[in-house]
Amino acid sequence: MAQRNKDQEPRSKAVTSYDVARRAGVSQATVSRAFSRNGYVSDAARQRILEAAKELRFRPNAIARGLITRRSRLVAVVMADVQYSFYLTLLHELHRSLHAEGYQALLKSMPSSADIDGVIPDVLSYQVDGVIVASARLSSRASLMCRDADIPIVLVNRYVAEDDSFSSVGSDNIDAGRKAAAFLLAAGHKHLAFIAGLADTSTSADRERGFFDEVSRQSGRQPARRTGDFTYEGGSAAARELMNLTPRPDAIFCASDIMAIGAMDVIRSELGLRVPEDVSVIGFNNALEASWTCFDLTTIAADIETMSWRAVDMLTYRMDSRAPRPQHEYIKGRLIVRGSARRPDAETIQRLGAVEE
Amino acid sequence: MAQRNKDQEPRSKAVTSYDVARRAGVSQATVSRAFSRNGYVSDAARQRILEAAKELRFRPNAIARGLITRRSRLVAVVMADVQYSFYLTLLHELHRSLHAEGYQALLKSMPSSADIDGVIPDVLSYQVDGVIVASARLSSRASLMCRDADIPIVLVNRYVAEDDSFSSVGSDNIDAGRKAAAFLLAAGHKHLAFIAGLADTSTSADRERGFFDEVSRQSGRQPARRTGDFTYEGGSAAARELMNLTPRPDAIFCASDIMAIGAMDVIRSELGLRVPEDVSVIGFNNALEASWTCFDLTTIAADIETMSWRAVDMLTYRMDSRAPRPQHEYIKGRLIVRGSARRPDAETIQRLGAVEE
DNA sequence: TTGAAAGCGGTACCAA
DNA sequence: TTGGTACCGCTTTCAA
Repeated sequence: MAQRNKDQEPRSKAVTSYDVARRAGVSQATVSRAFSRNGYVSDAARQRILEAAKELRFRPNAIARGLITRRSRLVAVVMADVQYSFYLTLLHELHRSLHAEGYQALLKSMPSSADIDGVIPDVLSYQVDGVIVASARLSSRASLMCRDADIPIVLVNRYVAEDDSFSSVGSDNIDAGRKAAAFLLAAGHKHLAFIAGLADTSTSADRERGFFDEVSRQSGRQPARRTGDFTYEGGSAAARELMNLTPRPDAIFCASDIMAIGAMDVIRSELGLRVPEDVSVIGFNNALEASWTCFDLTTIAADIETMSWRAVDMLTYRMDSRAPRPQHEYIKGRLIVRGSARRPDAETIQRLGAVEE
Repeated sequence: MAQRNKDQEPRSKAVTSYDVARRAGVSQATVSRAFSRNGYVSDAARQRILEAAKELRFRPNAIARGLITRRSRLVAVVMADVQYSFYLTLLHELHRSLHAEGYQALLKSMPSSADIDGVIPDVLSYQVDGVIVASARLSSRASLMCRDADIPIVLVNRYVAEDDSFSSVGSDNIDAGRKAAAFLLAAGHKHLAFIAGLADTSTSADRERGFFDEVSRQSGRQPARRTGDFTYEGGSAAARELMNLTPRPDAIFCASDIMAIGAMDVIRSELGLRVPEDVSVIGFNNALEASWTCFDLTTIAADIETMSWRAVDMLTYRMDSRAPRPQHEYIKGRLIVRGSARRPDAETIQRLGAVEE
């Protein structure tokens, strides 16, 4: 016999619908009908087929099905390889929602958001039915490739301001910024500051906008501002700079919990100040770490579960009907009151729909 | 025309190898040869084919290829839906290693480790070439199903003591436990304690074994011990109990960073003790959070990158040759010296191969 | 080196 | 309600 390329050695033959058909005494087509929901099958036949299938441990081959239906029921989930727990939660929730709709998640991570072009070829050759982009900017090249292939895209926790052609779902960041401002102002703070994430992300920009709008509306002033790149180190560095200003800020709203934690660590350990007595700190996301005693971080909880199912819902909708108009949804977050920010009166807390923990 | 079931509306026709063949003036078979590495194609033909493919934006359909080759080049990555950043890093690294070998990662997460049976059907019907199980125990039912289907499994960061039939790769937990013990004893601690993870995980059991062995070898005593379930809350509760003992432990080794952090938070905030002056704390994993100023946690770094590529390597090896004998690899971790544990003399630090940060 | 043709394991149309 | 049959897009003999 010809020697085999070990790289190509085929797997042992699997049970197919033909085997089931033979055993159940029906045609292969009938077996197919019994497993795909469409087409009529008599109860008697279905019974025998199911039984035979169970005996043979038959499972329809999703790959073969995908080939003929042109629907792989695979959805790519694209994510830059950030390490923060928030994104793991997002990943799990997206998986849950996809699974509930009968889709599989093909994970694509990449060194940085800039490398999204590199993952698209894989995504295309595996004939995914849709793409969910989380924590990455979409390059125009990448989006063009998907459009060519007629693959819908939904952005989660992110949207592209310049290009309106993708659906997106994220937190209501403007509302969140306003809430943070209202909370801090009601607690009597005078010198507010903001630590932004990456400059060109809508998530950060909108949190900033809501925050600044509300502050200037209520107090007529502008908060101080630094950029923290959504990282712990960035948050630390930004806080270091902000706390050197005169007047020194007495409250900081951070565009993410991780930056807030970085800021707190600098404020307390490096500058020897107290939180919230000297400075109040508010974060965003309600990441796992925010509830740890060491931080006890007041924050605005992103509703990851809702975001995930809305994203999947929008995606399946577009996959099914190819609705041409992109939608945008903004899920309101809830202010979680913990100990890192001075508390305003109970009435304000209630008005903001905040919950104490 | 018959009305269409909107659920089944097919995607617009994609570019196939036939289109490329026509344009390049060759047969479809030749196009196939040009894209799969096997078979001869003249340079001239290859040139024209590649050109035509580029013009038409042709990408081979991996689904169709998988159908005929019986190799989907899909690998399922199975994970319980824990939220700790460590597992996100692991996920990214596994993806990286898989991608480097030309495999796609099919993400399967589940509510808890116990639900692994539920994900196997998906995994089977998508004809994955292999399964990597991270952060989950493998049920015997699940493993049987995979064996029936002849799908190799590799466990990462976990192994099954009772059943030797799976390959696994993890940290060298015994070595890690010994290092932690040696470090703490050399620093002059007398009353050591251990916070275990889940009772039936090898990861925790081995860390415990190494730790206990070394402690009793050097001091003739047994450390105190509590279980923390690998969670922040579990670590907190365990520390609360341990610190009530007489004599009160003056050093705690925790089977994970997250439990160590939970323990530290209780020790400092609740009991008003100082770390490391009153109690030294050592964790395991070198999770992202361990380096934060607030914790500055001395820990043993799991080498996630090496674990990932070894896991993928073992998996591809078994997929290619179906080597029957399962292998087990234990990757040594490195002790990262930070501020949460009293430091022994420089010589000990060097002898343990520890690095200061 | 190339092309024709037979599948891979299903789905879906059509006629019975 | 069922069976026959033509694909889905690719890989892989086999002959030329």
